[in-house]
Amino acid sequence: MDLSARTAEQIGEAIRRARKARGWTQGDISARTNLRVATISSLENGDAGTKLATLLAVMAALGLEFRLVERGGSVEIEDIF
Amino acid sequence: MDLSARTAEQIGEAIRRARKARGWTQGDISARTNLRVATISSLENGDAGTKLATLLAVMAALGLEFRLVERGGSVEIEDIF
DNA sequence: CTTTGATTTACGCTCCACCGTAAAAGGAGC
DNA sequence: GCTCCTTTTACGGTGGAGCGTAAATCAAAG
Repeated sequence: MDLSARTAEQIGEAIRRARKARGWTQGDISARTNLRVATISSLENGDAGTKLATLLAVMAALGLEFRLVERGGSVEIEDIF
Repeated sequence: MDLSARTAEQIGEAIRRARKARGWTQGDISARTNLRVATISSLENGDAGTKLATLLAVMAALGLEFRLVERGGSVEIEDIF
């Protein structure tokens, strides 16, 4: 499961995968974040106008966090130790 | 340089570090993204209302991309190969 | 085909990001 | 102190996110 992303579409897809991997519906995320199901839908479908607060709330509900890495860079040995 | 982030403040700080690591000013980012310097400032200062499009544009200018990882998870061996 | 749950889309509303522009505050060096 | 560059803040304006609510579309199961 590759979770790298540099576009809103890729972020949305990663969110959707993580959600389904937990067996959750958009309604489950909605209940945990107080965001509307329609907002979750919009985010998962790659709306770049989504606010950072919205994305962060959904990620928190999913137990995810960001890692900002150099483009195209694979995992560096320095990142491990 | 730790670039993990789960809050808007941490993302802003990571952006600022990446920018300074390249010896760039907010004006340089502004010129590369057509975003106002004030918008870059707001992002770096952790405004969670920032749009995803704005963050993605700045990250693209800096040659950065996201990696969505499990919270608190260190780099897994599966992520390398 | 029909039902049931999930996702998407729509309408009116409020709020605020981002805009252009500009001024004010910081910071480093002389 | 002063200058120069960078960053932050301010003001009026526009576009659109997210809200409540609701309906429409999809999808899988019976």
